Amino acid sequence: MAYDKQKAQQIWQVVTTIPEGKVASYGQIADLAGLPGRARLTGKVLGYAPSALKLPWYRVLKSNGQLAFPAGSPMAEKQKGHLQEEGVVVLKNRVRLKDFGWIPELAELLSLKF
DNA sequence: GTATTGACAGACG
DNA sequence: GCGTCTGCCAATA
Repeated sequence: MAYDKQKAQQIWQVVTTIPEGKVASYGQIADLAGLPGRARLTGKVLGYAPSALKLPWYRVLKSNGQLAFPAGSPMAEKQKGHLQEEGVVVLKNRVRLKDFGWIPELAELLSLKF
């Protein structure tokens, strides 16, 4: 394909690293995946991600903590459901990053083999 | 090879 | 907190 499959898998790896009850932004994922400034690529790659990977894409939000999908959309509702199921409070298609924002720890970074 | 689009981010008001 | 504009970069047409 036209995109680097290695990077894509790296992104998926990072997303998988997000702990339960926490959320991360696309930019954050892209940065940890070694793709600084390529937040949009993260979104595309997540779109390619097969459901077989059990990828917690619903833990990935915009930089301001808002869901990437419009409120009322099937995907948004599903995402909201999953988050609430894990203890993350979602109001008005938005999450309190102050409380649920994921702060990458050293252990997390090490698991990415940097 | 050029133009348009996008599961975004940051700055402004 | 919210809408708008600009910047970035890759995928698609």
